[in-house]
Amino acid sequence: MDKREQLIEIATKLFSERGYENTPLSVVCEKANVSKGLISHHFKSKDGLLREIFRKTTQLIAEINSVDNENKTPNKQLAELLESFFSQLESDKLFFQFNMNVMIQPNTRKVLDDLIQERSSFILKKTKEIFDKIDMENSLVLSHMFIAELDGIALNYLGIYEDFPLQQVKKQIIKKYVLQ
Amino acid sequence: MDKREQLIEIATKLFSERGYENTPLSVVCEKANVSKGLISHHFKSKDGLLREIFRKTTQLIAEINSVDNENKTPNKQLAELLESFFSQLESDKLFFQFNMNVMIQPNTRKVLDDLIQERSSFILKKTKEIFDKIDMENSLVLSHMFIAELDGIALNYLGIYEDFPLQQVKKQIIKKYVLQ
Amino acid sequence: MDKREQLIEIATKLFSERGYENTPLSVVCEKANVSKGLISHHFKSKDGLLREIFRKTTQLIAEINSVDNENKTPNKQLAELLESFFSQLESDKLFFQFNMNVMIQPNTRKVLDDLIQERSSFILKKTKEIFDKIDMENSLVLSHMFIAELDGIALNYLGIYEDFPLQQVKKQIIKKYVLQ
Amino acid sequence: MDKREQLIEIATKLFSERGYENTPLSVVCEKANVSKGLISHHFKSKDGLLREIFRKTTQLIAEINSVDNENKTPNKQLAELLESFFSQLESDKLFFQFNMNVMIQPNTRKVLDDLIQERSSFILKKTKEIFDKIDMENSLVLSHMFIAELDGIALNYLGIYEDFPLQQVKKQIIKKYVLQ
DNA sequence: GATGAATGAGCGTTCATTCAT
DNA sequence: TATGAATGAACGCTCATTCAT
Repeated sequence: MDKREQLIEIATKLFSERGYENTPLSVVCEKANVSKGLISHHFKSKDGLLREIFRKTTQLIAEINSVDNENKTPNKQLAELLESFFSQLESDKLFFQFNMNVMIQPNTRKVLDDLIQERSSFILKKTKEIFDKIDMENSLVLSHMFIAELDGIALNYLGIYEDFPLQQVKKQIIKKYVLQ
Repeated sequence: MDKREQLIEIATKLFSERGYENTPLSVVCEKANVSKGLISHHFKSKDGLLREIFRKTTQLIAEINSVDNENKTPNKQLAELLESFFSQLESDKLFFQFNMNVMIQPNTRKVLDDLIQERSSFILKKTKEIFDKIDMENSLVLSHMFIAELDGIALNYLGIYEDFPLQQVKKQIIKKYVLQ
Repeated sequence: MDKREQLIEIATKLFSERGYENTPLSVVCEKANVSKGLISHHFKSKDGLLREIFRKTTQLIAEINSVDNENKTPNKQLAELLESFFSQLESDKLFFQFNMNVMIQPNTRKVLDDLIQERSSFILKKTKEIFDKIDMENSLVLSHMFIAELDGIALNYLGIYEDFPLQQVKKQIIKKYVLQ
Repeated sequence: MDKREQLIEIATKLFSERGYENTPLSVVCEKANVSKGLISHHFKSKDGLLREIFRKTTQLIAEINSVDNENKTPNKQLAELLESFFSQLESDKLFFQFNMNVMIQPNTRKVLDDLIQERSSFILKKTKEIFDKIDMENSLVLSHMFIAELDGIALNYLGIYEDFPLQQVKKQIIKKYVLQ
């Protein structure tokens, strides 16, 4: 397997599990069976590796959203989006947490600034496309509120309340946005 | 002035501005005009100082919530709560960010675990007391959703979208929860 | 109880258990229920405390040896001395180890130099008084060998061989020196 | 020259001269013309460096003892052993002292525990092989006493009596064990 | 005699990065 | 591509000691 890909894969896993700042490159290299110099070689620096991982994730998000939504009703689209969000939230807890982390932590935030702008703009745009069909006038604010609500749920579920009632919240959210 | 208090004050400010992990104790001590050893003396360690700050903040939150709410309608209570939330979100951006940070970052999260439990339980309980009056049956889920929504707004406003339409979102939230 | 005495007692115990260099004064003060400043007050410094402890021990050794030996045969004296040595070696392991420690460790050795000279001269003199009666000509060398042999046994028993056959060695030593 | 070897060499010298605990790594690195990080790189920690030094010394002892003793009489073997012991005791005073030190000091003792076991077992085994030929029945106790006696002589010569009559003691010991 | 807040030098360790091979 | 020895700045922490009360 390509050592570069191997490095990204292992690093993503480790950064998710232990946090970016708490994962020395020495550990990444050890687990990936790769020498220290190779990271400099491929990614220039630790921050470069982080940027590559973040970029790849954004690409993945974009690909998922590239499915043809033209012929679907906005309700159908929201339903699918929520379904995918909640299932990922449960299956990829650590990866979710990692992404939230690097966007908040001042250090990484600075490093990723342009990429965060890019990703969040994309998400906002895609969300707004749906809400445009529902309420053209307020679609921007509605989109922001929609995104914020999901982020807040992720935040509370992942980081704060151990007994967060995810299933019931999911039901309520679907009722609110899909079955309204 | 009491050097212990001075230390807490300066540290809170610096941790908020630069993040906990990015603020060496040497800087804190320098700005507080205090020797390095004094932190060990009063707080045992850097983590000890963090815990003290977090604890104090929880106390502050508790004090604010200790006002008598018995005779107010739930709508009135929610209105006041939202007003206070949004005004603080604007005035204490950095402090908000700091609190969100330490709860997500794996390192600090571990250090503060019990204190986070304590604070979030308190917030949930107080919120639920309001929603109990509105919808006894679903009050727990509603409270969780309410808290998550506000957290999500803070997260997006503080960390993600530079042009987050805070005022319009505030208007919508008040409409939803107070003027329904 | 006199706080000064209390301090000496606790410090002796702790230094024996953990070693002088590994025992911070903060721990001594805590266990002795005494403030930090008091050590400076009574003993000037940590080294001063150590010297006081060492001095007291030497005094104790002197007192034990002050019994009247005039009318005893050298064999009787050696028998008593060996009996007392081996029984103390078993009962006061840690205290033995502590004394050996501070005499070897370069740091403490320097601090205690004069006191060590004093004590070891005394021991040599007392031992030589016995051997003078046995072999006047070689008494100095014999005394040195006798002391060295006992020290070596202590060293190996206390610090090196977990299964040092102390009882059998004791038997051999008594056979050699007393029943010859 | 290999920096790793250079580091071990300088560290051994400095630890012997000043004691392990009194020798900061900063000094070792400075004298060895090497950066601080290199110790982490090669030995993981200061304790790791100590272990490496101790291990190397044990190896050296083993090599010295690997000469063929099959055809020698036990008396001849003891003679050689004593000769080598006393000459080393005089020439490598500091190194002897260092080894004794780290075995007694509680801190280093803990760090080296397994290595001390290993070395002392080896020494005991080799000594016992000699005494087996002299007095099969008591060889274990005799070996322990022999080792203890030499250790005690080293201890008193190196650390306690400035005017220890080493030459005369040596003569007596040889008389006792070789010319008996 | 007794306290404990305050000091500050010094230590071992971590870790991203560089560079010769 | 790939290695890993080597660097060096930075950090949190320890702890004997001082001094005002």
